[in-house]
Amino acid sequence: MTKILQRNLYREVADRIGDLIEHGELLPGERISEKQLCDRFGVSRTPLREALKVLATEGLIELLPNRGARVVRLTLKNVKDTYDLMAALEGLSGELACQYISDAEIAAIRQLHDTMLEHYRNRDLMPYFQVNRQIHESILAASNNDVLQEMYSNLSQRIKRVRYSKKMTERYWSQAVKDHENMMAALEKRDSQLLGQILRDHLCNKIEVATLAGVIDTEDDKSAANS
Amino acid sequence: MTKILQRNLYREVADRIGDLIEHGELLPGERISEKQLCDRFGVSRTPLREALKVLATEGLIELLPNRGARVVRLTLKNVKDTYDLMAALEGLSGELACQYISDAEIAAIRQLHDTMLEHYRNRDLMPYFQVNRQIHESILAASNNDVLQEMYSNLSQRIKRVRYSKKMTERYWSQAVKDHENMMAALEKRDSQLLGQILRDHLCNKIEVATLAGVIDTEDDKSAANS
DNA sequence: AAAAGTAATTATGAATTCAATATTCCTTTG
DNA sequence: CAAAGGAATATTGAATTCATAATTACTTTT
Repeated sequence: MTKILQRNLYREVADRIGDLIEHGELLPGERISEKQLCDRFGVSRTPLREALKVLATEGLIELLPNRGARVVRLTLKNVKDTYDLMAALEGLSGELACQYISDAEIAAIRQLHDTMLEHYRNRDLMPYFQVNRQIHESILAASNNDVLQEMYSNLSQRIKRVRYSKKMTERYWSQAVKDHENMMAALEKRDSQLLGQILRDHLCNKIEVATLAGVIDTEDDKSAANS
Repeated sequence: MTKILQRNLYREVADRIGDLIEHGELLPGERISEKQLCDRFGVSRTPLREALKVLATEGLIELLPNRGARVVRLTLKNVKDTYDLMAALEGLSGELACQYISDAEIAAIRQLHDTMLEHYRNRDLMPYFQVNRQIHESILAASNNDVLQEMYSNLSQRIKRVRYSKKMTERYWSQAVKDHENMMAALEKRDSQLLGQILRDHLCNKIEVATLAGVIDTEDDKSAANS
């Protein structure tokens, strides 16, 4: 069943602006000029403004009445809140996955898991992260809960721009791998409660937040961000 | 019906359309006529179409390219998925609340709790539900996590139109009250793990889903819904 | 020179207009 | 009479235009 992907102009524009934010071409707190983006994308203001409203709903930008739009300025608390939420969603995905996942899907995740261990042994950080991500996505997909997946995806979008390849300390890395060993065991036993618990406690996200402390604003103030 | 002549027109219109959906004036699967709503609200198509796009992002309606918008048709699975998610979010709210809640806030919730028990003893269903809701909202507010609250609010919006005063069986009702006794105890001990667990397992939502089975479509098909 | 007030400019909010796609209704044909 | 085809109509998608609020630049005053 291939999903119908609707390609409206406004959705296209919204995605493009999302990319600009993710890649840092539009900076946090930066005022977004409608005219400038219209020229850049070659569209009129109508679909562009629709895109801005959608992006505001998705939490990537904020609209100030009569004063335009600006990229949301992520605070440390904001990112921490988001990660707490994502951890809870991952926990739920684990619980549900245990109920619905097929033997074949478990086998596929076991494959990924073993591959990840190989990358860990070789200390190949990037491939490790990539496979790690695939594992979590596979569990999420197996949860059989569309609403959950939609919400997780939205949260993921919001913080994409501050996710980066952090330098794992050996200690945290080995702990993360141990977590994954336990996850794999719980999944193969289909122990939903246990898998849920492990995923909620999985410290991967917590490390990221700690590392981010140096990267983004620590203040929570909403005061004007001048361009 | 008062016409709209206000600021943030698109947001106002979106809320009004949300109300129409909630109160059943716009039915699931029903085609939404732009012109009709424009006349009704006394606005042009521009803010109305912006509102439609926002509502689609919020999951209340769906847009079919070149074929207009329609109210999302909630399936039993869809509602169940949403409730599963909300239960997980409530669990997280409980965990976090234990960390951040003040003694005064706990006392206030204790007050609500006792009031609720009184309503239970008198079998006053409506007041019981109302106070029950306040308790859950208070815990959510105490979680100190804005992203969580925003997301919970969105999910709540989506299923508002199928929430109704269901007839509780005595058995389920007494169990729900017992759950609340345990919640209150866990909160007063600030036992975050326990409170989280109780809230996740709290069967209030599960009853609702069971009851809803007779009200909404059981089929999951996406086939055309004619007006 | 600094501050305040005001005109000029620019940007945003919303309505209207133009273009493309879908739907309806009527005619035609087997 | 049913089905197919096509013109007429209605609806949606997007650009443009008009109105209003905000910003800037400039003048005036102290």
